[in-house]
Amino acid sequence: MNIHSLLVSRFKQALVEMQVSDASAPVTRSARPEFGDYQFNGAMALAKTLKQKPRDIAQQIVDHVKLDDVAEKLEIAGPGFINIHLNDVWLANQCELILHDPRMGVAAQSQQNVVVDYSSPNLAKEMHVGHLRTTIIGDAVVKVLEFLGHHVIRQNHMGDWGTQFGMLLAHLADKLQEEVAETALSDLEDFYREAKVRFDEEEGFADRAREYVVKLQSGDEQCMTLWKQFIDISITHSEEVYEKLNVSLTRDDIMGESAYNEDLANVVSELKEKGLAVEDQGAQVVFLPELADKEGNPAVYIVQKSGGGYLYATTDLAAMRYRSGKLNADRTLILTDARQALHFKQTEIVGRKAGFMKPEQSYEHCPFGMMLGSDGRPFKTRTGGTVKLVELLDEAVERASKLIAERNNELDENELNDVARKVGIGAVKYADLSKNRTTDYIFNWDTMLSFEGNTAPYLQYAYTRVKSIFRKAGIPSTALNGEIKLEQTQEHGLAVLLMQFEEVVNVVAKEATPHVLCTYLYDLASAFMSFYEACPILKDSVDDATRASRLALSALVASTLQQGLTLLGIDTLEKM
RNA sequence: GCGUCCGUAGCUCAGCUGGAUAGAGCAACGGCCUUCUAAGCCGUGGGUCGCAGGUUCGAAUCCUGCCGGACGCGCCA
Repeated sequence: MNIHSLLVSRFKQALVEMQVSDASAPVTRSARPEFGDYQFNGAMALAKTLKQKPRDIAQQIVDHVKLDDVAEKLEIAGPGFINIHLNDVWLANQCELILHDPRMGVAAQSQQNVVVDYSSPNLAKEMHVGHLRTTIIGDAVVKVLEFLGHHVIRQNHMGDWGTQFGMLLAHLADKLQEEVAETALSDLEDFYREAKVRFDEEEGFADRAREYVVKLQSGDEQCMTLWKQFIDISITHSEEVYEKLNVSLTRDDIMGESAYNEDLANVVSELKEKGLAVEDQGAQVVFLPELADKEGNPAVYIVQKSGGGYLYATTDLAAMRYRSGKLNADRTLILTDARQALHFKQTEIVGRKAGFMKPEQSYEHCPFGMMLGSDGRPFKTRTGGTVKLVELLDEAVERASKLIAERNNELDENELNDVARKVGIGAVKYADLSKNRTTDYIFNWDTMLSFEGNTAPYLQYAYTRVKSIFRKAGIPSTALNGEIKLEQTQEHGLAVLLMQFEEVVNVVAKEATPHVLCTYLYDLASAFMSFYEACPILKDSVDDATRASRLALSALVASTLQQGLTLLGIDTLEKM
């Protein structure tokens, strides 16, 4: 049940009856409890067109709108707000309806093919903290879309091609004289650094590196074997991170830059045929008058270098065409940092002009800011390097483990390790997921690894509290058939929140903003904590009907938290 | 120079398709564990929403101009 949609449609109906059907029906959640659960704010705007006092209009709307089943009372307040107090019996019934529904009452949507391009690490290097956003947000968006019934195609657009590989393969060829590839490539950062030093300083090495680039692009067999070894080992490193992160990407989702290599010449020749690409200063470029500056100089989009080489623009156009045609994507979501915003805007313009995607297919770049240090400058470790993702995750688990040990819990060692992993990884993921700033964000070990307040452990803790109640009660939550009654304000608040899960999930799917779900789950967990303090459940003084009702509410909280956390890629636990 | 994004409490961030007294967490201070897990709950203090105009019954939210920051703008990705 989507309360918001229900209210909007009821108000629209009332407006039709009043013959102002062209008016919108602005319904929002109320900011304060005394203003009810929702409010209708349309009366003031109608005052001018109807030439009546807003409070009079509000009164007419209240007279016309049919909400007897849903609302306890409607109040006109202030200049003409209509405050809607939802009916506790109706709310309770709605909760009962979804008590045993694994989907929490969320309706499946008309299925779309959605391509989500995310993670996309550069295989020349190790994954670092900067890859967290695209990987984590992308995976959450993917899970939300799938939950809503869409057909999601993950695309890991890995950086597995380009001139840098010449240098790396030349270095690898030398290293293989003495050791196996796995050993040589055990630390990609070190390997890259070594190769770079040789490239800059060693006589003749740079030339060999360039030769390797040519050989790689011409498909030279030996060179391809080296490349495949490198790529394979690097992918294994990424998979190690994905596994620790509990990210759903697999080898089958990899569609690296190299996969489009053979199509690049076609892309350019088609652009030329269509009169879009023209030669300029030896390169093939597309001029974009729609992005011209004030003097009327069009923006320039290079699709082929003067030397004949291709660029990421060419690759992205090939990818666009593949996704539109072969994958039949209704939507394409691309999660990269905000610096690439112009590039993707241009790519869309060029691709649409070239007919590389159908007009009804969407192309959505979902940008996010870069990570900065506490000094506001690009993030680095004390020694000037980047923080490897694996190290961050290991530290998170270690810190969680220490915290749990301090609490002197009766968990055995296996349980402790499991809890430490879920809490530590959850905290790191949540710290990133809960922010949606398109601006840069500050990386901080302590906030990233915090276990207090608005964090994943708080949500996990709320979940374990419910689980603990059911353990003590000695009944499984699936055995509940009790009626729900809402008497305390905490119970009412909880019920309203529980009914809002659907609208929240829909926003996340539409906007690719998992932080909206984080905020919701935090509100839900907070409301549960207040309920937990105020409304005893298992105490002897509580009568059976109240106990059954509160158990049912608690069970709904648990399943909503679990479903929500699962969508975010965060594990729940029975005890912590 | 042009363009994009941004500026909200000491810190980190919500809120932005205009709505009532701008919210959280952390930090600070004060309460609450013989009673369902204190990773918690309840409370206090803390704000010219960068500045100035404009539109509006109503602006953190929309528009314009400044100030400040990040990023991008033809052969890296």
